Order: sequence, then structure tokens, then C-alpha cells
Amino acid sequence: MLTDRFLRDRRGVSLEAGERARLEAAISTTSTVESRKIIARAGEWLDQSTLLVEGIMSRYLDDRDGLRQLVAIHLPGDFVDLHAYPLKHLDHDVGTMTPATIAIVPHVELDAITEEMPELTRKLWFATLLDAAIHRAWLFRLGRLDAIGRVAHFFCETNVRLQSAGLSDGRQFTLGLTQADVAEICGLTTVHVNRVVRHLREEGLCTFRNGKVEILDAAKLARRGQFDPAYLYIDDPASPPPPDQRPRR
Amino acid sequence: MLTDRFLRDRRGVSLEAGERARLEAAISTTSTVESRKIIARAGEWLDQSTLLVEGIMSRYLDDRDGLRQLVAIHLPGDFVDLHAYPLKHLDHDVGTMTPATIAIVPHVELDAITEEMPELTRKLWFATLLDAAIHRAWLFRLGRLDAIGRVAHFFCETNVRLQSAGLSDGRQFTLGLTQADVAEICGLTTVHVNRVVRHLREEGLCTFRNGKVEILDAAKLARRGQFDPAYLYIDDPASPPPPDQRPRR
DNA sequence: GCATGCGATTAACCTCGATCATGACGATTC
DNA sequence: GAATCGTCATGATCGAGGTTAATCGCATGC
Repeated sequence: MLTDRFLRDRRGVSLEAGERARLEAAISTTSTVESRKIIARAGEWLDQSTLLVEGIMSRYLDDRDGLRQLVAIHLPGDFVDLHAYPLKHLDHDVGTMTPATIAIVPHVELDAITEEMPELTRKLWFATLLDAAIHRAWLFRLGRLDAIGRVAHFFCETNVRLQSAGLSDGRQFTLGLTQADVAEICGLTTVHVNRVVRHLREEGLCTFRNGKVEILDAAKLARRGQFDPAYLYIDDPASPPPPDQRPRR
Repeated sequence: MLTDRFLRDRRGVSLEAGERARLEAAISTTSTVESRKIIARAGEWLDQSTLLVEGIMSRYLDDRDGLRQLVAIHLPGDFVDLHAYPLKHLDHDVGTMTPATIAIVPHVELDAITEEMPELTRKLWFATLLDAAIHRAWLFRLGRLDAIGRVAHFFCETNVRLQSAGLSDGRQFTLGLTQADVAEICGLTTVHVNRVVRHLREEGLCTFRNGKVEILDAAKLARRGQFDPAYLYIDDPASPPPPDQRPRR
């Protein structure tokens, strides 16, 4: 199903079969989009949202000189601009990074869901807040890490996210991105990303060639990028949620 | 009322009287908190959220060395950790920056609201996505602006937000923050924030003394920080939403 | 009266990453 | 086969901002 990867293995909020079916039924059309196409522009009024089925998409802001700062990248299973449902106007552009397959969900369908299925509504709400949590990790990355740490953190995050989508084995994965893309994500220049990539390779942490990332030493890479996957809210039987005063569940 | 400033003058989503009353009724307690206190820690399980009535609060992530990166500051009227309602666990700490008055809303009340009032639910959802939009502006700030631009952008944003809360006249406002706080927001050192503040003063853009900001040249300051308030979704009869293919309304 | 402490300020020094430039390699097009 | 373009690679130079440290102003407390 098109929604199979949506909220997969997320702590406590994975969809029930009925909920998934309802969401699937909300899809009006699916289509393929070529690489590097703009799907939605900042300020546009939207009455539908986009579920990413295959490929990689991004959201970004432009500066005065036309340079971009990516604020999110989206992987298969992500509801790319679900936040357009309550917001209606986006504050950024949305585009593809690679060829992509997308499914369209009209907002009128979401109206129906929010009227009838409060539990599913909370899960959709959760999905948009997961993106916000990733924004916060990116803020940490840009504000507190040096260039090497930023790239390391980004690779760690993407590895975990792709793994939960079943698209990485945890050791290597294909990311259709160039060094210039990574630069726009990490707030660096492509020249410097190139040097960072070389450094990471020489230190035996990871390699990045032809859009393919290979993790050589996951622990060291995570340490270098101060990466802790807790903010991704992924179910992992091996690492239960942190201790706290939570009632059992 | 305690909720008077919540979603005030936000494009198309201000609360109806009945909705505001319902939210007001959802408040269980109010209390005052002293400055620099932690309200919630990362990972904790939460069954209530906090509406900020008076004062300034922040959300932040710690790096390995104990340095903090602020990911949000909250002003009176903000529903500081409403995102804890769907998320249950936060990925960051929440604390006060100044003495504050807060109102507590138990999640069971929000359960009831989401069951019975889908329209209000969408507005609450909107409020959490507004915070995400601000996250994105902060990402732009950290990723694409230099030190002077970052501080300029932050002062512009805060001015507009405080103005919509009725706490700034657009020319000057009191922000209980130190230069060190601004450093944690802008990903800089306090020493450099000091240099930036001097520069902004010497250039006649704004001053920052004793936690008070005075805007000397709003247009120049906005230009220097590449600030465009669209992402704050504030109703402003003087500046209608950007042109697009939206059906009339 | 003095001690204490926080925040602002300023200087000296140095590093990280930007900028500018050049070239290699492979894929595409004509 | 030549030309073009996107991506990767690498060197040289420079400047924005970090680091360290010293000082000052001012409030608070004893």
C-alpha cells in the first residue's frame, strides 16, 4: 500500500489497520515527478498535501542571493507537507531531489478524518510534530556543531530514518544527493563539504560517493556528530525509551 | 482571560468566543515560576501542557559540553509545550528565562477537545505548526546569515511577535534576556554578540541595553537580517498575504 | 566599609571555513 | 570526436568569529 511506510515503527503511534485503510482511501491520485522539480512554492494556497512514496524531497528557504537553506529532507513514507493542512499557506518551497512517486491527499479528506477519527487525527498531528522535532535537531546541528560534526550528524540521522523505512541496512544506503545538496543542508559550501567528506573517509568514519553513504564506524560517527536518535521517536526493542515517571503502557 | 493572547490576530485561525471559553475551562491551575527554572526535561513523560501567560520561556538542547542551543523562545500567549500532547515525550528541555506566570492544561482536557471540537483541534494543531515555522526561520538564520544578520533577524522577529501580543509598540520592547541568551539563540559566543550589538548600535539600526531593545531603523534592520514576517502568519490589514492562485475569500 | 558576583566590554591571538581558482572525470549532446 | 555540463577534487588566501583573559560597572549582602 502507498501508506505502508507512514509512521512505521513510531513509538506508540503506528496506525491501526482501519486507520491506514482510511488514509489510503483519502488518496486522490498518485503521480511521478522528475528530479529537481518544485512541487509547491512559498505563499501559495494549498488544498492538498503530498505523501512521498518513493524518492527524496526537500523543503527549503531562499536567501536574498538565491542561496538555499534546506529545512527538511523527506524520505519515502513521509507526509511531506501535511502541515499545509492546518497552515494552508507554506512559508517555504517544496521540491524533489530525485525522481519521486507521490500520492496526493486532498484537504477535504483530512477534514472528514478530523471530524470522524480523533485518534487518527492525533497521529497525523504527531507526524507533523515529528518533523518539528527534526527541525530542532537541525537547529542544534547548525548552532552547535562544526562542519565535520554537522555532516556526521546528518548521515547518522538519515541512516536511522532510512532504516526505519526499510531502505538502509544500517551500514550503507543510497541517498540521491550531491555534495552541493549536503552543503545546503549543513549550511556549508560545497568546497568545504568536499573536504569534510575526505576527512570522514580518512578517519575511517564513513564514505560518501555517487550519492551512496557507507558507515564504517557507526559509534564513532555518532559521537563525532553528537547524534542521539531519541528525537526520531522510533520504536527500537533494543533501546527502550529513556527512564522517567511514565505510567506503564 | 488567561488565554487572551493565544493565537491573537493569526491569519484565519483566531479563536471564536466559545472556543476560547472552552480552552479557558481546560486550565487546571495557574502558577508563578521564578526565573531560570526548568519546567520539563527531555525524555520526561508529560500529561499536561503549559500556556505562558506572563514572562519569557525557552526550549533548548544541550551539547556534550553542556553548551545550550535554544530552539525556541516563548512569549506571553504561547502554548509553550502543546506539542507534548501528541508527542508525550519531549526531545528537549523547557525552562523560564524570566519570572513567569503559567497556566496548566491537562492532556485529558485536550482529549476531550479533540473528541468534540474538531475545528478547535485544528487551531491547536495550527499553533504547534506555527512553532515549527519559526523553527524553520531559525534554521535559515543559523544556516545562511552572518552574526550581524542573525541578531538583526532575531530582534525583528521578536519585535513582531511581541507586537502581536501587545507587548511592543514596534519601536522598543523589553526582553528579559542577556547577551549570553542571545548568543545561545543565534549560535554565537557572548563575546561576539557584544561586538555585534555594538555594530548594530554604531550603524544606527538598534540598541540592546539591560534587556531592552530599541529599534532605530526598522527597515534597515529587517534588510540586514533578511527578515520577512510572513512565516509568523500574523493578520495585518496593511500587508495582505502574498499573491497566489488562492480562490478569493 | 568591603566582598562577591553577574553582565558588559574590550584586546590579542588564532582557527575554521569561505572565497577564488583551476583541473579531472564522466555523461550527454551535436 | 569535440564541446558542454555537472560533479568531484584540491590548493592558496583571507576574514569572520572563536578563544582566552583582563577589566569595568553595578547591584546585593554582610
